[in-house]
Amino acid sequence: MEKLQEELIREVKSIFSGHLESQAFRKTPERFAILEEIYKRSDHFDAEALYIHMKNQNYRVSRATVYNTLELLVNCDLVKKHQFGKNLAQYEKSYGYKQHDHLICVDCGKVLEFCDPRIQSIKDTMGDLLKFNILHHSLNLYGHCHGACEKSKAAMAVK
Amino acid sequence: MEKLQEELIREVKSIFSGHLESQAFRKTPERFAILEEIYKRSDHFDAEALYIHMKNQNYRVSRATVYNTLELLVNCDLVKKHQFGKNLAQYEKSYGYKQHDHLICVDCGKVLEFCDPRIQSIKDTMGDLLKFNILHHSLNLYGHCHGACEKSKAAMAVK
DNA sequence: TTGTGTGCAAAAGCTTTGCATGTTG
DNA sequence: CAACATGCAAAGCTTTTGCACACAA
Repeated sequence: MEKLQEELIREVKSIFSGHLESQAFRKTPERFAILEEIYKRSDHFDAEALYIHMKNQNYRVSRATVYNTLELLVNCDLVKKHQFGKNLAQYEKSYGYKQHDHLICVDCGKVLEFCDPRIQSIKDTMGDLLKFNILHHSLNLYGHCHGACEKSKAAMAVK
Repeated sequence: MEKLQEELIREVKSIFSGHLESQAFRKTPERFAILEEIYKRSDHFDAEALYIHMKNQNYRVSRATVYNTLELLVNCDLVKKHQFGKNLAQYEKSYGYKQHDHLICVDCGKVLEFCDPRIQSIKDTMGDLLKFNILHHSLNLYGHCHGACEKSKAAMAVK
């Protein structure tokens, strides 16, 4: 597990490095540190949480750099950005993970992931039909997690 | 057309009225005025645009009331709230329209609507599989509108 | 050395809240 | 008349920007 994570981190750093080079962007230690922390972290996080996390690790970074780097990482597909219905962007690492969508509990905010091939067919059909060159999509399902959290228990009971 | 719109507005006001009553919320003129303006307007708008629109019609309303009323209308399914990738909630009237999803041009922000029955199957399958009681969903496809706008023309040319 | 990237703090943009006043039930 | 809704302005929160300094190329 340790080994695999280290290798993954080396791999994404090399991809990021190539991307920065190709765009003539500079390879700063902050950018690589942020990438590394993201790939050490668990699935979903927001910009502020990442900033606090970096601070706690005693990195000297600013919010500006966190936001700037997140945008670079989104652009080279190493990180995905989501909006789960609130006015707060959520991010997740995306390299090495297969495409997936999200199921969000409206009661406790828990996020589950799922894959369904039918979404690809929808994209193909609609891109074709409406003459769009589709780049990406976002599919979120919202509901109660079947009594797994307190609020959902209450909601299901009312039903 | 005129007739139909008037009838629609009467209908949604009656639904809203019933909803307010059932929750013991007050029937204020502001709430109905906001509902009416929304149903007279075109498809997608944000809270600020609606506020400005109300002001221009010489209504005396505040942003607080606009936001408050929008939330009430979302709760009784007369209005839908969307986040098209930016940190700005977009709203649209939803009564009498069949369920649809959105295709957004990443270049010009244009929004098209589409329907696809496969999304319902995905919801059914996943709700079942992951033990979620699914209430609603949001599916957005992002891409270039095939050269219909200036920026998309450029993007397609590069390709 | 040169100009891009950074940290810091202030500003901006959307949304919510507090308070005094007005109005519904 | 009592409680809730409103208007207004201020505060809150996430994200962006301006500026002087640092550092990658």
